[in-house]
Amino acid sequence: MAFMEITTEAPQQHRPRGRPREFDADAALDHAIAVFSVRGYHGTAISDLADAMQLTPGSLYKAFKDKRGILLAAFDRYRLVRSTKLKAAIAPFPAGRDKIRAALLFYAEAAHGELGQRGCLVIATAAELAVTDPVAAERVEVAHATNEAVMKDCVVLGQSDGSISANIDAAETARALLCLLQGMRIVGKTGRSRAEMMAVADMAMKLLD
Amino acid sequence: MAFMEITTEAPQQHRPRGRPREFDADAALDHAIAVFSVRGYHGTAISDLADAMQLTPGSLYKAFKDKRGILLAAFDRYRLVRSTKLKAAIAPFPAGRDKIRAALLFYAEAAHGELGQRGCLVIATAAELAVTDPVAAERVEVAHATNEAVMKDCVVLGQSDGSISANIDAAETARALLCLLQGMRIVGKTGRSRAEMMAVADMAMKLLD
DNA sequence: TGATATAGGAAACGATCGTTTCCTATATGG
DNA sequence: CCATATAGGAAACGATCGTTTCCTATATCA
Repeated sequence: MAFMEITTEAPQQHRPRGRPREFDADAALDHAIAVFSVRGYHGTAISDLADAMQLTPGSLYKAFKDKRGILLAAFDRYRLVRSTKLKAAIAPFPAGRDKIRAALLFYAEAAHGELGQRGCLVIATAAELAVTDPVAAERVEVAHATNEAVMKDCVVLGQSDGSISANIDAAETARALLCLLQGMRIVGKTGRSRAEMMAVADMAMKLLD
Repeated sequence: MAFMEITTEAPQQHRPRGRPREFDADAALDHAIAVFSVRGYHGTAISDLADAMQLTPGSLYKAFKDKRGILLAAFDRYRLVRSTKLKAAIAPFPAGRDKIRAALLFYAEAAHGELGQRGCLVIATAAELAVTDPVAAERVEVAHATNEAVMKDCVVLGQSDGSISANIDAAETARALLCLLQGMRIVGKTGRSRAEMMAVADMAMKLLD
C-alpha cells in the first residue's frame, strides 16, 4: 500500500512562527491507520502508536491533542486516500455499469488476503465507537453516505447512458451496493481468497438488472 | 429481545458436588452480549460486566476464568440464540426462495433502529479481534461458514423445488448473500430505518435471478 | 456429623493506561 | 541579538485496568 502518492497539501505562503515539525504527518498517520485497523481503538496503546509512527508520546499529544485526536486524524486521512483511489479506479470507464463493476473490483481487491484481514478503518470505527462516540458515529455516517452517493451517481449515469435499466430504483440499488461492499470488508477480516471476493463482485452486478 | 426462551440445558442427572450456582448463566450472558456489542471487547471493563450481569468480579472470574472467557461464552450464546431464531424464521416456508426472503427480512429486522445500532457480536468480534486473537478469529470464521452454508442449502433447495433458477452458482450466490447480510449489520450501526433495511432485503432477492 | 468441594464477594495487587509536566531545541519577527 | 513561538522528548502522574487472594457460605458424600 503506497499511500504517499496522496498528500495533504500545505498553503505554503509563509513559514509559521516556531520550530518546524520534523516528521511527515501523512506518513505518520498511514502507520496509525494500520495500527488502529489491526488492533482497534481501545486495543491500541499510545506506546503502540508511538512505536509505529516513530514519535514519542509527548510529540503525539503536541500534534494531535489526545488519543481520540489521532484516531480522528487517521480516520480522515484514510477516507481521503480511499476515496481518491476509488475515484481513480472508476474514472477510466465512461459507462455507469462499468464504473460500478470497477468499484466492486476495487473493493474485492482490498478485501482479500492480508490486506483484507487488516480491514477497513471505517468499519472498525463503526463497530467499536458508533454507539459510544457521537463524533466518530457522525464521521462513519458521512463516509457511508458519501459512498452511497457515489454508487447512486453511477447508477443514475448508467440509466442515462443506457447501460443500466431505467426501471430500477437508483437510491435503493445504491444502498444495497453499499451493504454488499461493507459486507465484503467484514467477511474479508477472516482472510478470504482473491477468487472468492472477485466472485462476490461478479454476483453483485445482478443488482443492476 | 426476549433471549430467555432459549436456554442451555443441563444434564440434570445428579447435582454437582459443592455449593450450587446462584445466578442464571444464560441470563447473565445475555447482559454480557449487550455490553460487549455496545462497548466492544477492549472498551468493556470488568466493572461494566459486573454491573450489567449483577455479579462481582470475583464471581465472574470463578465462573468464566477471565475476561476473554466471558467474551467467548457470550459469543457462543449469541450464536446459539441467533441461529435458533434464524432457523425458526425460515422454517415455515417450504420453498427455497421464500426461505431466503425470510432470512433477509430477519436480518433487516435486526439491523434497523436501536437494535441495529447495538450491532452484531460476531461482527464486533471480527472487527476488533480477528487479527490479534486466533481463537476468536476461528469462531468468527465458523459463524460465517455456518451462515454461508445455511444460505447455500436454501439456494440448492430452491433450485430443486423450482423456485430458483438452476443456472446460478449456489456457493457463490450464498457467499454474496452472506456479504450483503453482514453489510446490513454494519450499515445499521449508524441507525437506519426499517424501511431502508427492508428495501435492501428486497433488492437482495435479485441475487437469486 | 465431618470431610470435601464449589460459589459468592470484599479487598488488595502489580501493571499498564492515557495524559501532563518540564526542559531543551529550533525556527521566525523585530 | 533578544523576544516569541512552536516542536521534541524524558520522566513522572494519578487513574483504572484485569486479576488474585482470602475468607465465608452452602451444597454433596460417606
